[in-house]
Amino acid sequence: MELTTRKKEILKILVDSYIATAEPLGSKAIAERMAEKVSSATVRNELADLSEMGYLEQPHTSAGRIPSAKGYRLYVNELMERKDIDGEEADAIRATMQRELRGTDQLIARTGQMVSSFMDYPTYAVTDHREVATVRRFELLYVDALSVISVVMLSDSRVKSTLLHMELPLQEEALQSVSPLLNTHFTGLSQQQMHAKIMNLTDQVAPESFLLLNRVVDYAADLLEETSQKQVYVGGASQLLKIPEFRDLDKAHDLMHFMSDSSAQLPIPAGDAPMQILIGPENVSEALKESSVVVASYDIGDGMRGLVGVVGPTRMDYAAVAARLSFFAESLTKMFGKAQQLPPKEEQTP
Amino acid sequence: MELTTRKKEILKILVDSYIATAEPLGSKAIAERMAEKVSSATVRNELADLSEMGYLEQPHTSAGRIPSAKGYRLYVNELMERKDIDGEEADAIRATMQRELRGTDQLIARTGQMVSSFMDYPTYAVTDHREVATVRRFELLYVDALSVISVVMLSDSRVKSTLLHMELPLQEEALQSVSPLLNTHFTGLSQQQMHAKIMNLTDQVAPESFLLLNRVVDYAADLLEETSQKQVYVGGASQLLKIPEFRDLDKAHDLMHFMSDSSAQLPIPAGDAPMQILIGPENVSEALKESSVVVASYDIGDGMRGLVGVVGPTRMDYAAVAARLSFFAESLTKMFGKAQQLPPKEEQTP
DNA sequence: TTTAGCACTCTTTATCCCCGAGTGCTAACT
DNA sequence: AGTTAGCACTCGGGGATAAAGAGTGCTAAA
Repeated sequence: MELTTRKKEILKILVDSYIATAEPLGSKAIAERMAEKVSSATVRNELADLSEMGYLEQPHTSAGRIPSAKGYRLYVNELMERKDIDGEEADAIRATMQRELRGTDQLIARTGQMVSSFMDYPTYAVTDHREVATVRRFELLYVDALSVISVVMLSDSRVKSTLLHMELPLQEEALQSVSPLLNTHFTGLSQQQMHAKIMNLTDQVAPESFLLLNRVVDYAADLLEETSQKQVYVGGASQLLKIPEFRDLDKAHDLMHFMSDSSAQLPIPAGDAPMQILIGPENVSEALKESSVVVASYDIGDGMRGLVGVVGPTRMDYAAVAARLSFFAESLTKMFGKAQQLPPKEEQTP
Repeated sequence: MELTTRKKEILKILVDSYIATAEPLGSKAIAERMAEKVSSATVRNELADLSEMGYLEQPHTSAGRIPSAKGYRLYVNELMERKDIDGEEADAIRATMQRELRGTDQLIARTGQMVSSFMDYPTYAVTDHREVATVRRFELLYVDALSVISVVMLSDSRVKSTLLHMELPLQEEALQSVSPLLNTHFTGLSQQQMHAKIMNLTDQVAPESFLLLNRVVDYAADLLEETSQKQVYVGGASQLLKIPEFRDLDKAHDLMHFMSDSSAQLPIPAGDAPMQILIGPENVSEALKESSVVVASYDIGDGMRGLVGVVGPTRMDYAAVAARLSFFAESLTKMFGKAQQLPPKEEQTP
């Protein structure tokens, strides 16, 4: 059977309405909203066709139709009017970004929180490491005989540091000997390699230096471990409860639980796509089969990208969510680019 | 009217049962569970007295009684059997702690997550800074002409660092001049003081050095700002939906929203109390008036304490929650103590 | 002071029934 | 061949009514 323009028009009207109201729409109401004047009977025939083709579903015999996942997919791909975020909101978002994203730490959490505050749906933010980080450089700073500051610069340009406490007192000079050792033997290695290597050095170093060495390497290894796990932020979960689809407590609970406890399985855009929309059963995770996800990626620099996603009912307002999300992603890329690039080149993504 | 032993016994039976089942208990059922054999009519008389004294409430005329906030308070203070966490669970918790709490970063989030996984209720974790942090020491490390690592040690012994990008190229020697400047003029200051001071130095330093100086001070000021805000972790919110009291979507939504968005107002124990229980209307925040909170504090060292709290219905199992929470708090104090204390003194809180 | 008895209250649950929205089909119309 | 009008049918929602059950409060007797 063929998908005529009129069928598409009907589908669009139906999806638009269902997105707005969460109520099935009857043939009569559809007929009234159509450009060309037709009777409800005609619409009924078309609806029957659309159902047969799998674009629509019926909750029960005597209710109106609602879109199926396949219907939403068509809507998203072809029918939906691509919205742009309105100027006022864009300004508000930019302002918040300037204000919130200044610091250095917990960028993911703060990004997520901010995105969440601009969305009517639950939101998540994660990092996606394309390559495994290694240590690029070690530095040690003397504090007192029992404490040393260890500074570690990672291959992705992040710098981490901590205060280490020693059990045995150390000469300040010991640092001078341990530091080169670290930089020659322990840069560019994976966790496992680091742990393996330190075994070999046991007898080649003075005991109190070895202790320090060990401490620093442990710290660095922990860092790599920590870094390789993706950070996740989930926010706005309470919004779920305002959505009619999740009036069912069990559904709401399952989804919330999934988002906070299995957050590692939240979708990330395939390949390098800047944005992806996953509708209902297109999701891999069982818990998301009745929900949709819109997720966008932005560039953090240094081979890392960040992801922000929105979870909602299949009925969610894809156009609006996608518009906001891509605005966020673009702004974030711009912002991180600006902050981290050395030459002050403005507007790299105009 | 007097609060006889029998009245207390009845109250205890009632609260115990109500905590377990969330169902009001009738006079007949209570009579059956009492040590001394009495008739339901007697119990009814006692119940009437307890109601009059304000320890009980009646949802409606012909339902059983349920405890009032005052009733729970009496129960918590006098009647409740102080439980101890059982050995098996203690082992499980200790094991998880060893495993989860090794890293260095995001300790609060990880602590919260861990506590949450052992509780059947929503959980929060926050830091409580008793004093405002200042910078104790600055260090600069040369990377290349346009990048410098800035290391900042704070008065609470935390060490933070970042990579700074310069707009103007720098000699490695410039670091030698800026570093002492930082350490003499900018240690021990508040944010505002730092910003004020840098104004005064504008003309006293070479321009490219001033740029660096400015960058480092900005970074440090941001750090202080960041540090002074309390970090908050909220977890296990989805558990709320499994609790009969929160079957009401609006109630659940309000509480969840409060926990994640107004988390700064979550209770912390008054003074130095190691643990506090707040029952229903005893809570300051409006959103918590129908819930109870159990919160415990632990010592992180360096003038900071951490807090972990549990939010539940007024009907929550205070004995079990309190037992677990104080076990957590004690273990955490021990753990942070052990990790940070210089001499290997074991068991400082036996 | 305790207990048995009893009327009364109020919620919960089930059942029935009606209403309306919406469909699917047929037959007529263009 | 596509469109329309007409009509019987289906199904869920909402309201009313009724019966059941749990628990109380009060009275009067032990």
